[in-house]
Amino acid sequence: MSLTHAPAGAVRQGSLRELNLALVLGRIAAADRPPSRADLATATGLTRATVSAVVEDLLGGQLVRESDPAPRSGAGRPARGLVLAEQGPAGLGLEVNVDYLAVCVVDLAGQVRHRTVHRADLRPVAPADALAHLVEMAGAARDDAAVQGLTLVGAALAVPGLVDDAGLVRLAPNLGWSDVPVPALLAEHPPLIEQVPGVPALTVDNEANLAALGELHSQPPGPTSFLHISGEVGIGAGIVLDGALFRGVRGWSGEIGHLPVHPEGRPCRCGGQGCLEQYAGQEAIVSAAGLARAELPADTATARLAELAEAGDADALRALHDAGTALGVAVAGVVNLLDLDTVVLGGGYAALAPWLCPPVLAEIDARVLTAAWSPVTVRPSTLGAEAAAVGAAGSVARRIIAQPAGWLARSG
Amino acid sequence: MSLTHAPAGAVRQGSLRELNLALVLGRIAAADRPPSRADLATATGLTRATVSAVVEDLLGGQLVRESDPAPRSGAGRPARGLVLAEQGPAGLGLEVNVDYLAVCVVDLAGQVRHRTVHRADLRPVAPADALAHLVEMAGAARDDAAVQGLTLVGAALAVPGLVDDAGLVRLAPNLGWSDVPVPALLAEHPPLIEQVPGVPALTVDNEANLAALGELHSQPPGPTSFLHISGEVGIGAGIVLDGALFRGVRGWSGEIGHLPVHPEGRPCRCGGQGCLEQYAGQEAIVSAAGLARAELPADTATARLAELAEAGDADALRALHDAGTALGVAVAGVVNLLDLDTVVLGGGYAALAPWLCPPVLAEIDARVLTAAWSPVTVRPSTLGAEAAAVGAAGSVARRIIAQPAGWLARSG
DNA sequence: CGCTATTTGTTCAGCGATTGAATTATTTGC
DNA sequence: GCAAATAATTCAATCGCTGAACAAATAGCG
Repeated sequence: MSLTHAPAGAVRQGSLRELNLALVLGRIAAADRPPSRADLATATGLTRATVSAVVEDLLGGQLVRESDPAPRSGAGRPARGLVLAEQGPAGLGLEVNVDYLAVCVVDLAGQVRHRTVHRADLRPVAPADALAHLVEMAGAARDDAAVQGLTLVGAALAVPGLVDDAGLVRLAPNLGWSDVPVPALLAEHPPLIEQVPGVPALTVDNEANLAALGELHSQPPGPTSFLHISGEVGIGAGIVLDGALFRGVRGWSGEIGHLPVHPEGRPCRCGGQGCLEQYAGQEAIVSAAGLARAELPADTATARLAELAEAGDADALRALHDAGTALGVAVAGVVNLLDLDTVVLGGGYAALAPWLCPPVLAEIDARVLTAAWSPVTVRPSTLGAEAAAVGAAGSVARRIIAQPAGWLARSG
Repeated sequence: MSLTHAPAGAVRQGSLRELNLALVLGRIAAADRPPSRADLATATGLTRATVSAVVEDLLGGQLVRESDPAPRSGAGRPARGLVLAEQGPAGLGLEVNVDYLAVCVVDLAGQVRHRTVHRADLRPVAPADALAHLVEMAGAARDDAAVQGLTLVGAALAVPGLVDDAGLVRLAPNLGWSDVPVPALLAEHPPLIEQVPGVPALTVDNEANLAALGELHSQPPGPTSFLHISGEVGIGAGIVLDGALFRGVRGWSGEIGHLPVHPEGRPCRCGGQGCLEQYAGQEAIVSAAGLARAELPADTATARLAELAEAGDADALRALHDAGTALGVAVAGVVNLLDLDTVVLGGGYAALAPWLCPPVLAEIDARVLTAAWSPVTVRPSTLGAEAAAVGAAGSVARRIIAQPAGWLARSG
């Protein structure tokens, strides 16, 4: 479940090449314009000879393609630019959520090359049936990917709940799942992906974590440390530190929804009192705004709320302000604790950001000790709906970039 | 200010040896009994030939010493054990606090080989004078270390305040410091340490961070991820994740004292309201217990409080229970957010742990969603007073272990 | 049009570090 | 006293990076 790429173990002769493959490929991926071999040599500190050898491996492995270079003025032999290949390995992203199933394919460059969403209320559906439907969608995605010259090398599944290291979904309260052995259930279906050393065939993770990863890898590149908050029925946070998702000791980090904001306040289903979720969760906002929550799909309620706020409805505005203040109290605590300078509002919050950001910022300014020296940015997510599925697929693609040796070592 | 040791840049031929030196030395440091070369080979995955070569380098560089091996039953040539050298490089730890100056020397094995404490009220003393006194103490420490065969290779200074990347103390409220350029002030004195590539001559850091590092490297080895809370006049936290201190984007993480626990409660000097510090800071506890806080030295007040609680004083017990509850609310939030399974109470809290732990645990159990699946441990720090100074010196010693190549590349 | 300066990319001998097998060293058990 | 077992070292082979020389391709200039 972790995406580490530091050489923890023995460093053998071949590790050297593995590390430099990753180094060069990472540079190509991070560059905003196609770099030449010479650019890469100066950027990485390797010699041009080494870079040439490494690039040859990458070209042979369909990870990189030559392109028109960045135009340059002056004399000299023209460079050949290098970009990530549009054909080659790709990641499969899966998402089970309360009111939809989503599948997508993301290539090395982070482009979404395929996307399918099936809207339905998943709460009454048995986990095995939901996953079976997802596999069916994934099969079509695999075929579409193959037509585009893409090979699926791994899958990641986003779930709105707590997942352990083995991929067991311990608890997904809003989905009604509990102790669902996802890997075992998916193993019943024929495999869709090509096994690649170093890339797990399937990882299962919290949707908030994967949405945060999607934000991290979105274009254009943003900060490498931030807090991503997914405001749905529950409130989850993905913590990205130095370009890596922080998962906690058991992978259950990010339960920001149960940060106490009014310790003697409303009781929460978690057993505590005054949790953030009770004041800034979707249900809390909707009911505070006086909206009947008969309408099931969460995005409908959110859209309605945004409409009302746009129209200047006093109840809606007050509800959003109160929720933003509660959110701000929690976020201020997190920022004090972790010293982050960027907070991204995702999920249902993205559409409500215009009304949530001001009170959140006000609380941060009032409560964060270091805000005086350097400001904290609060902004909506750039990814749209199904951000977790895109992030899931992207996490697989990023793993290839972080560890290209495994892909290169496969059959071809 | 960071202690990263992943090969971020180019991996050249020599990096290979550097990495394996660190790998082998790290294993020797982590082992609980002196490992043989053969043990190291199986543990690291390197061949015995390589391990022998690496160990020869380490022996030649005074980083490692041969010793009696762990006893083994059965036939075969007896192994020769390897332990960290008692003579060789060592770290210098410095601490300026409200009511004392401390200096210590820690060797590679984490042993405190020298320790001096000077008790005095530092608040009326000018920063330059305080540092001058510290340098004087450090000079004596250096001489004592030299007699013991130790060479100081770096220094770390612990300060109760916010420090930026350049070592500028932005704000140390309880000390009355503000924008103190520590490196510049120390540069006026003759250098005490031997420059070693890769080891900064001086780092300045928050005392809570360094105390947490001290806890991390204390013997016997504890968990590699935990929250260390230093309860002094202010409340600081050091966050250790996977054996590394998390410093935040600007190095100002850990301001747990300003987590809101009663958002509409008492105003705090930070400008916010209801911060933890107002309910669980040393002054808050002492005054809630009805103790006149005329007595200056913080440890005296803490000791008196512990005495009273021991004797069953109702006011003291109530004050401690209330403080523990407030602390528990904040800690529960942190645990929910970061999914940590260990919380260490340090600084002034260590002595009060018997009364603080129960209410803290109660709040955690009530508020942490995942506590049902795996319990959270709350315990006092194993380090005594001046933990930050010991942690500071230890952080230098650990850096040698993480990057032995620099030391080996020096003159000798 | 041809020459030079300039930059890119490749080729190749040299070298450092790891490997794996063979060898030496040292003890226990029979 | 000898065989078995384990530890550690030696040494040729190999892998991958380096540095320098070389080939390729273009702009500028007379």
